[in-house]
Amino acid sequence: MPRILDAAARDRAVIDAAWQVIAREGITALTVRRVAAQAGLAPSSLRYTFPSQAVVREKAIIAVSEHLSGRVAALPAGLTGRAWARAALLELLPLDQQRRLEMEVFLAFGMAALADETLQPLWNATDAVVRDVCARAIEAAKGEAAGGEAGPHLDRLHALVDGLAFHLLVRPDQQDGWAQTVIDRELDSLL
Amino acid sequence: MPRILDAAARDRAVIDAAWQVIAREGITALTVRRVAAQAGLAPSSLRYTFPSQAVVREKAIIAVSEHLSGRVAALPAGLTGRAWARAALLELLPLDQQRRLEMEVFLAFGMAALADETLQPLWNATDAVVRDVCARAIEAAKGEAAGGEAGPHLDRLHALVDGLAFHLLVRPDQQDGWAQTVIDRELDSLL
DNA sequence: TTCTTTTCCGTACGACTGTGCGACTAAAGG
DNA sequence: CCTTTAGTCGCACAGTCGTACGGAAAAGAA
Repeated sequence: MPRILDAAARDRAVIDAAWQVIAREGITALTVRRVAAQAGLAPSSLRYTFPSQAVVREKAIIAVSEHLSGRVAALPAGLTGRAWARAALLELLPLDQQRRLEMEVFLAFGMAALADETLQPLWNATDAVVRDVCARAIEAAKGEAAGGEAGPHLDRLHALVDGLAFHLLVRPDQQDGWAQTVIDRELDSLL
Repeated sequence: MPRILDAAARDRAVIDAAWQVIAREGITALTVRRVAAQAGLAPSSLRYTFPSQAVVREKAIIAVSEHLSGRVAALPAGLTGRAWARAALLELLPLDQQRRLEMEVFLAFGMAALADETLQPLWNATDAVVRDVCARAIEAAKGEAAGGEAGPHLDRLHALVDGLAFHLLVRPDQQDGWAQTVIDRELDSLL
C-alpha cells in the first residue's frame, strides 16, 4: 500500500476549494474542473475521492452544518442563559470571513435546492441545525421558565436570523454593531 | 414595414419565460436556449430582441422591481396608516404563485449578484424598492409622529421581510397565517 | 406584380461541461 | 531485485453553452 492518502485532509481541502469557488464565482461555477484547479489537483485526481459533481455538492453542504454545529458546541462553557443565546446566534451570522463563507454557501445551496430536489434533504438538515440553535437560544434566553408555545417565537427568530445573514452578505456597507443590536433587541422582546 | 412586432408584448413574454425557467430549474438553467424554448421561440429569434444572455438577465431582474413597486402602488386608495403598512409588506412576501415567482427570482439574483458584479447595480435597485416599501410602512404604522431615527427599525424590518420571504420559499410546509402573524407583531412592536 | 424592410431561424464555431477509461507513477511487501 | 496496489492523470466522447452570420419568409409600398 503506497502513498497513503489522508482521506480526511483531502476531503477538507476539496470542500474548502468548493466553498472558495462558490464565494468567488457563484454556485453556477461549482464545476469539477474549477474545484480541482482551486484545490491544486487534476480533475481526474479529484474524481478519485469525489467520483461525481453531485458528491462535491453534497459534501460541501454537509460540511456547512458540521461547521455550524461544531462552532456552537465549542462556545465557552461558562456561557449560560442570555449570554449563551447571544453568542450562539452570532455564530449564525456572517460577521467574519469564515462565517461569511459558510453563510454564502448555505444560502446559495438553499436557493439551489429550490430547483434541485436531490439537494433538499441535505440542505434541510443544515437548515434544521440553524433552527435548532435558534430554538435553544430562545430557551436559554427565557430562562428555566420555558415550555409553552415556542412556535411563533421560533419562526420569527429563525426568519430574522436568516434575513440578517442575507443582508450582511449582500449589503456589507453597514456599520459594525448593527446586526448585534438587532439580535439584542430580539432577545429583549422575548421576555 | 411588415410583420410589426409588439416589442412590449414580446418583452413580457420572454421575461415571463425567464422567470419560469428560474423558478423551475434554478438560475443555473437561465440559458438562451431554455428561455427561448419556454417562450416558444427559436433561440435565434429570441436574440433579435434580447441580443445576449446578459440582456435577458438584466430585463428579468428589472421586471421584478417594476412588478413590486407597481403592485404596492396599486393598493386600494382607502388604505392608510397601519392597514396600508400591513398590506404593503404582505406584497413583499411570496403568499401566492405570482409573488412566489417574483421573490424566487429576486433572491436568486441576489445570490447571483454576490459573484457577478455586473448584476449588482440592477439588483441593488430592486433591493432599494423593497427597502423603500419597508421605510414607508414604518412611517405609515407610526402615524404622523414619524421622523426620528428610522435606521434600526428599518434595518430590522427589512431583514425580517427578506428572511420571511426566504423561509416561505424554502419551507412551504407552514400553516397559512404564520407570516402575517409575524408581520402584525412587528408592526405592534413599532409603537 | 416587384421591391423593400422587418422579423425569423438554421447552421456553425469554439469553449466548456460531466464522465469513462486506461496508462502511468510511486511506495511498501516479498 | 520484482510484484502489487493506492493514487494520479491524460485523453476522448457526447452534450450544452453563447454567439455570429446569412439566408428565408412575410407583409406593406410601389
